[in-house]
Amino acid sequence: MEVKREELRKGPWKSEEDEVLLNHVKKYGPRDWSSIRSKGLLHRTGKSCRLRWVNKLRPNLKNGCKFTVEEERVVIDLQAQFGNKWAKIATYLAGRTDNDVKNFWSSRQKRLARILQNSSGSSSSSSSSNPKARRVKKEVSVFRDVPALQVPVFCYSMEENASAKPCSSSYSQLPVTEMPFSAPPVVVKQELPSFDSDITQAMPISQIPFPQIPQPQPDLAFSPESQELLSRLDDSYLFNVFGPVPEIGSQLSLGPPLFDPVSSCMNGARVVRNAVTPDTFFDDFPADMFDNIEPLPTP
DNA sequence: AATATTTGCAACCGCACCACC
DNA sequence: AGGTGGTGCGGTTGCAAATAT
Repeated sequence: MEVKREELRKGPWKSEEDEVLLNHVKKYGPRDWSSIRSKGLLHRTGKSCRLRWVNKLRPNLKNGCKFTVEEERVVIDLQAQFGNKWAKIATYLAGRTDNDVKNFWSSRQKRLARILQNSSGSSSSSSSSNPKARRVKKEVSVFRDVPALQVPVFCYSMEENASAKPCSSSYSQLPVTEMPFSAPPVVVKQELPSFDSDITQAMPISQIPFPQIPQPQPDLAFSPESQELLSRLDDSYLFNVFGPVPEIGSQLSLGPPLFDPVSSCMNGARVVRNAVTPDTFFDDFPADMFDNIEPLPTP
């Protein structure tokens, strides 16, 4: 029994279709996706229905909400740990899907690849001369080799009301899907002893101390250009993207408020890009500064 | 203001795994 | 044991919006 091709709908979902899908889930739960089509409710494949539910219709999704700095850091850290296990990484991020994480990471890869490409000799040919440049698969492997500095391991929560949620060490090993909260805090397994759970319980997320990036040491041998850039950079952003430089100095200081989860989550609206974010931060790096950073061993 | 380029998102595809018969 | 259908996952692509020139 083959369904005629023309009966299969593809492409963007209409609101009526969403409604049908939601009704199905209400009745039967998020399963039996194929029966939606076999019952003639929708002319979509079961896979398509499942995907739509998982990525858009599921409750508590952060749709249209840009990744916060905290989330970015979680992704960067977990990607270093797990590799491209987007579904696994997504379980640590409340309201994020594997697709979200994948898209986020992909964007970063491409941006960095472009930066590296631009600064590695071919200053004349930026991707602007090639509209399809981001489709080139070669770019994919580049970011993998970008050093993920050893992120200090500690426990944090990025839930909007983080101050009310204890972030005990017993939860720190669990992805959010396994936590006993209805709206579980996002927690990342980290291991820096100096950030114990008492700290996170006692103060809101914005006041959790972060390691200060130490002054560059002469023997790090950054290029003059890199050093100049580094000197301009706000330490907190360097940390937010890469984590602290390992082993150099142990001084801790109160960082600036990292993010405002409410105002940074502009539902449905594209975020103005000229704000200083880790995105723009990456754009400021010369490629050669990465040459001086020790990559992590692959997990 | 118009055009070109870049970006982010949504959705599709192919493959792998699992349960059931 | 092998076939089949359902589901999940990672990679890829198309497109509209945002941004740059």
